Amino acid sequence: MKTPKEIIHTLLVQAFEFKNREENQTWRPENMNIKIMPTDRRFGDYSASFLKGIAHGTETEEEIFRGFIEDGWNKMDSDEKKYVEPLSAESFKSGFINFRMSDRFYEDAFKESDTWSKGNEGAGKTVILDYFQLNIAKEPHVGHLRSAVIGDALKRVLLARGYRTIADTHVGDWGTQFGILLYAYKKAIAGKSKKIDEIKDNPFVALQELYVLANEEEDVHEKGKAEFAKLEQGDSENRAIWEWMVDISMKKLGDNAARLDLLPFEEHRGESVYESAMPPIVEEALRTGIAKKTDDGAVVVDLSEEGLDEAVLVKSDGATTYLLRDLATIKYRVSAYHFWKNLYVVDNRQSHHFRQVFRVAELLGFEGVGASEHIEFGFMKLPEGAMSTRKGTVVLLEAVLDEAERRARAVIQEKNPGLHNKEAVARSVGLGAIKFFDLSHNRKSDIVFRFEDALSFEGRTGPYIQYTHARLKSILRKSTDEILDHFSVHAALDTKERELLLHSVQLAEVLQRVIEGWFPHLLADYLFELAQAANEFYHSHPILTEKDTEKRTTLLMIVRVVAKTLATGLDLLGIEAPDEM
RNA sequence: GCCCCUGUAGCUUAAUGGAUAAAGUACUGGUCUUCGAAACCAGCCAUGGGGGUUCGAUUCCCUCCAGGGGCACCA
Repeated sequence: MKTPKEIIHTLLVQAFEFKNREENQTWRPENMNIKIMPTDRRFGDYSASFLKGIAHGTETEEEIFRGFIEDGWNKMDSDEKKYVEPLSAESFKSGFINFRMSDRFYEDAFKESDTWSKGNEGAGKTVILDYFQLNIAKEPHVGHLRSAVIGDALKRVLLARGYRTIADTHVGDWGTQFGILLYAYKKAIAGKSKKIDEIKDNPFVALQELYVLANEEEDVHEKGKAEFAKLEQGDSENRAIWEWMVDISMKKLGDNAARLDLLPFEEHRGESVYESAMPPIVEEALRTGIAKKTDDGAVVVDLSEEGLDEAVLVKSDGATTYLLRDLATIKYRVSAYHFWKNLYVVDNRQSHHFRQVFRVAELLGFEGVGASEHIEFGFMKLPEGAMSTRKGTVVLLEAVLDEAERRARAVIQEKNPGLHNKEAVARSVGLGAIKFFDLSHNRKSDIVFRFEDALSFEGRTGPYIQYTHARLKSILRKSTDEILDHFSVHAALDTKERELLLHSVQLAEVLQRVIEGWFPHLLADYLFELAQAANEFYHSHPILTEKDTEKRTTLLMIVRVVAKTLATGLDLLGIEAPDEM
């Protein structure tokens, strides 16, 4: 089923063409920037303002509008006219043509109860999504949440619209930072300050401790670089330690992804897998003169004239950089997937890095560079400032999830102690609160993480939407009426009812907008507003006690459609919608 | 110094170049013998300053101010 916007657009173009034919005019609809928008409900459902400002000669805008509707739209023959009607000529004076969707439209749109969010504009297009990138030997903290939930929500929305998606964690398992960790680990073992078993019992805490300790040494950077260079050259001791660290880290990543209920990743290609792909890129860059070798042996691309400074591909000690690994990654992805888009869901502190990567890739003539994009987001900070591993001011992701569940459990105990599957619901609601909190913010702004905001269950929150859904499901459960699968309108609709149907049907349009700008918060916003409208609706409309059978049937159908929309929308954000809570 | 992002109600946020800028929270009142009060209703409060483009600017451009981030042979 087409969206209202698509239907109105088609009809407008047809009306233009009809009027052109009838009156030998030469207006060209494709040049008129036809823009159709949902509008304030006092005007109608949708408005179009594309004719604004075209008054010329003796005709006023109002006359042109009137002529367009009366001589074009009204006289032409089109099957889709049954779905939408232009509203009274009053609106022409204000410069808009307003439209209202018909009951027939809703009946056809909701005919198949779960397909109206689905689309196929993504058919044949592959999108690579790079998110939830963790670093080796570090536990995920709340800062990692944003990348995970934004990436996961985008993946879900893309799938709903027919795209093929490849999710990759692109694990940070290579680089100097890792060398520092190796240095710290080996020093502790050699100096007997820690035993191997002691480290292995609680590896993340122990490694963190050693890492912080090592960073107090002045020349730790040099030592780390040396250890990393050894690793890169295949030193067997370093290799073995590295493999162990990668192993426990991947397991930790899997645990966290499972707890966050993320869709499965197609790939976990760590940066280390690009080892052999890097030398040819360096050779090519040097051969073509794009990169230069400095006196001390480093390989750099000078982008300073473009305000992007120097991009280092190889360091003077021969070790590769993150930037070079990202170049190799793009190359791999192009050849493996011929992607339509290659998206990096990474915080905005790395925008300079990605600008360098994309620019160098462009200079090297890589394919698919224009389709690579940094989906940047503001980073999460605590009320007292940025989180820092070194300062120990880090809130671990698992701790937040635990706390969320604990709070949800307490609320259930207070409000619905008889609930049968309390644990599962506490998990859904706690996770729903956190995810929604994150996803409801425009990804570009920074987020201040406060437990009382992030784990709130009241107002503009995930649990509010889940609660609304549960209430609607509860009404459906209690109804003794038989509700037909086929959505149909049996009784005249009032304003509130119409508004709910319109709101529900707009899910598809919202998903398209989410993809246009890579903005999942638009979906979060949309769901909250729909839940709000649904709450007002069932508070003001007695449904089960409605005497008129036809009316009651219609109300129940609306309830079912809205409940389904809420559940579908939440699912696309990666949030569960329990039937009871 | 150069580059990027962000400035909207006390606080946290929304708004696709469109009509009277939308919510939540906080605060003040009201609604549970009526489909579940994690709810609903009412009240209160806002586009950082100045220019420009446009029929129309929170949105685009310029400038100033404020905040954050980056400008590592870290990732």
